[in-house]
Amino acid sequence: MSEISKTYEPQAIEEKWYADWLAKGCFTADPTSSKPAYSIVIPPPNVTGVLTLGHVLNNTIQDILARRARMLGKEVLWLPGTDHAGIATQNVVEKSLRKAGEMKHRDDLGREKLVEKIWEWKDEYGGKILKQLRALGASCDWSRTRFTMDPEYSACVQRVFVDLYQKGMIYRGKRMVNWCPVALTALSDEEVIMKPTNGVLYYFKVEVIESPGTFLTIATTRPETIPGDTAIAVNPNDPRYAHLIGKTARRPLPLENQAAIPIVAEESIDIAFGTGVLKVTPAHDKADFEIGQRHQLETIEVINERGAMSDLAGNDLAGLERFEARKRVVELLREMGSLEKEEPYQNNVGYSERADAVIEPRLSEQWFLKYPSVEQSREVVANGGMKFHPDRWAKVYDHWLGGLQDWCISRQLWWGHRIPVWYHQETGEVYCGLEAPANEANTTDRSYESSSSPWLQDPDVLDTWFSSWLWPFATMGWPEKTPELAKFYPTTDLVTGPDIIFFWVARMIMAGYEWMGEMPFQNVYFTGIIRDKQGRKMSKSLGNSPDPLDIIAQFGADALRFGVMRSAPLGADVMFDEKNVELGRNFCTKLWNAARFRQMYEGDTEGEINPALLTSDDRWILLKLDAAIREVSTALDEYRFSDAANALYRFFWSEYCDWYLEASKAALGRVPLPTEPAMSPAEAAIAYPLRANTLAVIDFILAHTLRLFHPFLPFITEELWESLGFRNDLPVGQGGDTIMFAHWPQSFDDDFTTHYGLTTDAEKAANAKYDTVLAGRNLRSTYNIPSNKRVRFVLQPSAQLEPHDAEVLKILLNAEALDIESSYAAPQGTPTNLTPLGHLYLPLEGLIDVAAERERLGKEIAKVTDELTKVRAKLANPGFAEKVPATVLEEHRQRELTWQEKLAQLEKMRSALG
RNA sequence: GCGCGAUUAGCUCAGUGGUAGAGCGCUUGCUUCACACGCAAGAUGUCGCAGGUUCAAACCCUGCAUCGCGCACCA
Repeated sequence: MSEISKTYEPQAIEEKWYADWLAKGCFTADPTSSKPAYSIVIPPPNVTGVLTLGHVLNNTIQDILARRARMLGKEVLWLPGTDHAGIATQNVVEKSLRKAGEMKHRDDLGREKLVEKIWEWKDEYGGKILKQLRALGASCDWSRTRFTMDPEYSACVQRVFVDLYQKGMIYRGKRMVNWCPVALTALSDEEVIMKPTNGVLYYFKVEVIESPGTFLTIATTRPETIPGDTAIAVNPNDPRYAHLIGKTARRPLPLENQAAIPIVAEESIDIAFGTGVLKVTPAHDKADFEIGQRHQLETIEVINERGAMSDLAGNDLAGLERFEARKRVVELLREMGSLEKEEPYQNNVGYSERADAVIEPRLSEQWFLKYPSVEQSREVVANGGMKFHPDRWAKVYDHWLGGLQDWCISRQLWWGHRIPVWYHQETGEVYCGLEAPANEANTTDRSYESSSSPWLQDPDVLDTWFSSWLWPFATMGWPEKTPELAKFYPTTDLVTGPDIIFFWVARMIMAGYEWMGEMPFQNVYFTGIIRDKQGRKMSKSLGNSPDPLDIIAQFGADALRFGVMRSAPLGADVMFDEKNVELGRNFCTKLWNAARFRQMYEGDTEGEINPALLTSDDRWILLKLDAAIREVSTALDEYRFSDAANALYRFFWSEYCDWYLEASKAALGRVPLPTEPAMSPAEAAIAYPLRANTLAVIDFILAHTLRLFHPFLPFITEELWESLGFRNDLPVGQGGDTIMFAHWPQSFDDDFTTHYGLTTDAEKAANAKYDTVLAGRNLRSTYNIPSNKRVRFVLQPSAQLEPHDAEVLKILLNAEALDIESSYAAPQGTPTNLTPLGHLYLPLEGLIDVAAERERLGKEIAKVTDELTKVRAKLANPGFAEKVPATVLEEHRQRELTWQEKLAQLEKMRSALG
């Protein structure tokens, strides 16, 4: 035991204990342990990332799960790491290099040099976020930190690629892909964000060559692609145009090659949209590309990779940026008299996730993957073999898996896993393998084109997610059969945001089945999004995302954790308000002071609880503790973290501090002031016979409460655990003297309940007492008795009252005296309240305010009358008595009686006022 | 267009058929020997709207409205 300082100062405590836990190896997982396994892999943050409130939410949840699992006797692995995050990282480093004047464009450095620079950057600044997580208290096994470009991890990625290639699931082809003209790379469908965008629908006409004078009007949002049109499509069921199918029309722009383009039939054309006539640009639209395939249309690429018009667009447009070209085309159409009208139009336009540039559908040579193990992956979630929390995400997942398109996995970037494919410069042979072809010069991950070899490696890298999807097992030493995989795979829980359900979660499930033959995790918990208190998303540009480290510095990590968890219901968005953190801080202070209160009586007891000396207050709080243990355990089992936090908050603050500790002062007696002579333990035992037993109850409650709180508040609970001397009181795990391995509290068994007489009668007795206190306090405030003024109360008891209970009432009422007088004759007009223990009077000398008392009683009577009317109306309802269950009927009848009695009493009291 | 979620006190949210709740905020009183980051008392609601089921609806059903989020090749 050590003395608890007067004020709670989180910073020093937090640093001290985190270092202590690390020194003792508390976070290190032992794959050879005989304990049951609990494992969780962190969703690897971008290596460039810094801690945000989103991470705080996500990682606090993981830490709570991990810490509770340790207390439940599990061998816990929480595996941390970072993701190389291809585009994001390359962008960040390129930007900093440009800022530093080291290059203007990446071509200035060249591939090898730039990648080297990125590695340098990574080694120096990367993974900052992992250090920040320590400030939060995250109990990750740092000895197993992984990075998705570790050599072993990279080898896994290569292996998987080769495997899929050999299985025929990976192919290369020239397809329509989502092209980002800023990042200059292809993207997967998931990396495209559709945003409603205000545009214009342009109507222009073309003449049918075979029927001069007949015009077709076409509506389009993208007139700049007209030079790339190779057909016009109409619905064959459209009577307006069916007769024109097979004829030809001429593009309305001056082009060198102004060939006539055919009018083709397409069932997919919406007759009702626009004019029902579609211009077909197979090179620059996904749907048009498919139409082009069906009709063997030519593809003319009129927009280049940077989003500018190519030479094929004709002299008027070549070289213009695409949106400039759009304006120019509209001008040209207008000049030619082809433009019929323009109308404002809102449509969905795809933007690239990273660069926020308008995506250009573009034909290009890319690598594609047919997703593996799809059916199994779909099945396991559909039949509940893997659980999603909240489960509504299961539908979203299922829907996505039902409509899969092949995954474009190649990226035209330099930072990432190089595609393990080589092309022979002379023979055109394609080689895919783990090792470079025999006569290729030494190739390692960090060296690139070899000028002397006839083999050239594919220049592209793989989509970041093509490495992330292996995270649950590639981090544990796959493909070796490691002890880690044997012990900790499949992992127990995954905690992540629903925004990456397709990017990451679904793909990990597939990879798990494909290479491990098993699901990668048993449960997935989807967090919500952190928003500001106005409900807006946190964003840099809005400046509404506070730095969690600032918050920790101000309030402490425990306060932040508790504040966030208390307001994060299962899967719902979290409105972040610093008020919540303040509440967390206030709660920590409360906990701190409750422990200090215990220490005032230091040295008074080391004993067991003696059932013979228990008061109704003791029994009441033990019952409340039992209820809290059940509630918290169940809530955590069901991933209802905010419910668990709220239950604990309510128990400790309202039930333990506000009621029990206050009541316990009757049993504890007062501690001599520093100026008074100190009492010896023997003297104290005689003066306050219940003190030792009450302290034993307090210790019991605190020892349980600290453990229940530990997953939420790891630092303060560890500090108080030590200060209060609980460290050796309970069995500890192999982690040494720490609350981290103290066993998780169990709800009481029947023997315990019987031994200590924890009955509902005991609870009722305490409740009757507390209701009496409420009635007395109500009288005090009605008559404006300041709370520091000690007054005399008189109780006309309706039953025998224990002297100790009378003492408790006196203390809780801050009364000078509580006289128990069965035959008390109250002077007329004495304020009184009906309580479960009898009539409670507040005798006031010369202060009787009859009007005030009459008003109070009048209000009370109105309320009771209202309730009585309601319950009578129900009972009078025909059919109520017949149809309602017996217990409900009885309850209503009882209620009617109670209200009736109460009303009679109140009316008597009012008439007694005179 | 389809799907999902939300709608309860000024704010954030609990409450899945039987007497409407919490925290914050607000009002009032209080530095009473754990805590003013505190204690005590108090006020505050046509439970989004309209129907239906039921003895009984915040809760179940139907429709509508508003907000949010996904998905979708409407040019």
